[in-house]
Amino acid sequence: MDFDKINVLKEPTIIFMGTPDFSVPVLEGLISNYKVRAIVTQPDKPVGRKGDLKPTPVKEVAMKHNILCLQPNKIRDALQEINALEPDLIVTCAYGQILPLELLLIPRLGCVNVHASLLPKLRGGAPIHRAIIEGHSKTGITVMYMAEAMDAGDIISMREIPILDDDTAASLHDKLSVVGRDLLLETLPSILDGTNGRTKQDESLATYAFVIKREDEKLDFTKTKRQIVNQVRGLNSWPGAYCMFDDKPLKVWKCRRSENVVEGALPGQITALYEDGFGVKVGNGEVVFTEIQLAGKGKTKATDFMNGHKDLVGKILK
RNA sequence: CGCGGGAUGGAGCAGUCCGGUAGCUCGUUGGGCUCAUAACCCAAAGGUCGUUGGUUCAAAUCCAGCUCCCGCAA
Repeated sequence: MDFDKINVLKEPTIIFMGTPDFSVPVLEGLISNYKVRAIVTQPDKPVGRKGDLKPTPVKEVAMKHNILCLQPNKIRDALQEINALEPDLIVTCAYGQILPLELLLIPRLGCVNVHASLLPKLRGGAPIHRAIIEGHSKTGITVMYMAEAMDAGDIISMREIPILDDDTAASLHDKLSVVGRDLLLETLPSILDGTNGRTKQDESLATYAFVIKREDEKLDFTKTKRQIVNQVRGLNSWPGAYCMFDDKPLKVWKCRRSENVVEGALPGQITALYEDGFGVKVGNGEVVFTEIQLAGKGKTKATDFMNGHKDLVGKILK
């Protein structure tokens, strides 16, 4: 009874740290249930060809709710300010910088992170993309305490969701950010009253999901049908898998596996035209590109592309 | 002023270098063929060639400015 009283009288001081769209549902869930004292996000960065400064999605939420918003270039620059706010708890979700130990030690109840994988699998910055690219059949959300090493802290709670055949990085992203919100809100009461569980990660099972680099986006047509399809959907809708068509980058937004047996074609060679797109020879057969984008142009259905480009069959994509 | 591509009937493209009133594949509409068809045949509709100005007898095409879209890079 006494504890209930204390909880009512003393609202916890919570600071949220996050940056991209993925963090937004988590943050909004937090705001609608707790008082968020301050938000920390990455500085506004030049976006697009014009280099306009654009606030991060998390900052836009902060402004909408009139919540104090800090944007240090380096998180160490904000340590004093954060310390002065005397937070009881820091919640992070895709903030984008490694938090130093000095920061982790500030809040009384510690720092908890919402991470989009089933830890210790897929630690790092691109767990959603990598889960699909690597062909996993399930993934999920882990709420955990933060440690100095990346995504290596003790696990508080975890929720699993299946990866469906038609999931893309975008669809999985949207699902997981909602799961992240829900799991955080369900877990938070126990964290605040100290009754939560706490399980160490098994380091021997750890894998890493490093941030996507340009080379990860390039299609290698010697790979298998399944690998190609997973790479394409794992990079949709950002940043997209690509190959070269007449020395121009050609992004592949959607493709499917084909059951056709292709004899004699080179990897990357366009094999045939179909109702929904064109076939491309890959390591163990053929995939059909159904939605593509040529550099300088917009996304188009492969069938439209076929209407405007003659003599596709026999061309080689690299 | 980071580099580059693009804007042509509803869609995707050609034509632009070498100015002379617009073409291809598809879609749409009507008709035909067929047991039948998203297949085939015939026909039709539909475009101020992004915008403004300039050069010219004549501009989609040459020149200058502007708007919008996109690929890289950050």
